[in-house]
Amino acid sequence: MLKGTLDLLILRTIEIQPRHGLGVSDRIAQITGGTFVVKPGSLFPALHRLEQEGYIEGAWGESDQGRRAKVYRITAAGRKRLTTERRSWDRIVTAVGQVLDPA
Amino acid sequence: MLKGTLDLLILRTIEIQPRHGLGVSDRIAQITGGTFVVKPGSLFPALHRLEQEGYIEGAWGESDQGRRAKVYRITAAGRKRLTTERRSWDRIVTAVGQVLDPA
DNA sequence: TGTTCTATATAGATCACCTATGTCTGAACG
DNA sequence: CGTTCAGACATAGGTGATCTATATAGAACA
Repeated sequence: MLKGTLDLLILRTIEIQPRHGLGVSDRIAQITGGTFVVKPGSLFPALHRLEQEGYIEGAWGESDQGRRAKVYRITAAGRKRLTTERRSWDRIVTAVGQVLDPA
Repeated sequence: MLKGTLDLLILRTIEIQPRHGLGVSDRIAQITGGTFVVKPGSLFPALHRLEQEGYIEGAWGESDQGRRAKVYRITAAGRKRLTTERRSWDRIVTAVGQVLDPA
């Protein structure tokens, strides 16, 4: 996948609804129709980093299937970060568009 | 800048018009209003790689200021590559959009 | 009880990109 | 003429995010 977008995708996914780790990647794969597949080895380090930086919070709970799972939800700082990440993403999309199809 | 988009930007820039190395980065910086600034240390390795892979061709010529410069133009293979890169980019933008704003 | 599935976890490798620096050439200028 | 300066190209070395591969634990089930 595209480097630099993972935080954005994770933050937005758990902003919509708190989820456990693999639930986040399942949701991303599902909603993008398989375009983005975030594997555990990419997912968990990212979650740990985001938690350490205070953008998300994890607490042990249960998954949909009743299994023990760490459920993450977004923090106030995370919402703030998400806003700036979205802006940054929009800016990038615009800029690439300008190069691809100059006015 | 966003990793994975450099080839796309370079290929499209010299497809529109052949340019020498620094001319490419000048053009990208100018048209994106400074959002993307490709510095020589990123640019030249990318150009060499693209040339080695047959997507662009360089030939010694002159810059706008009459200096000795290596002018690159896109090859047939480069156009093909550009097409697939554009498709890939569109797909990514769509997928991120789906995560950010689910239907 | 041993196999499988869900779920979390981590080490190590990879690869693109960035920082910093170097080299070459020609022009301008004293 | 020598020196300096700027345009242009080049490369080494580092960084950081992501991927590959593997490991661990508990629950279910045969």
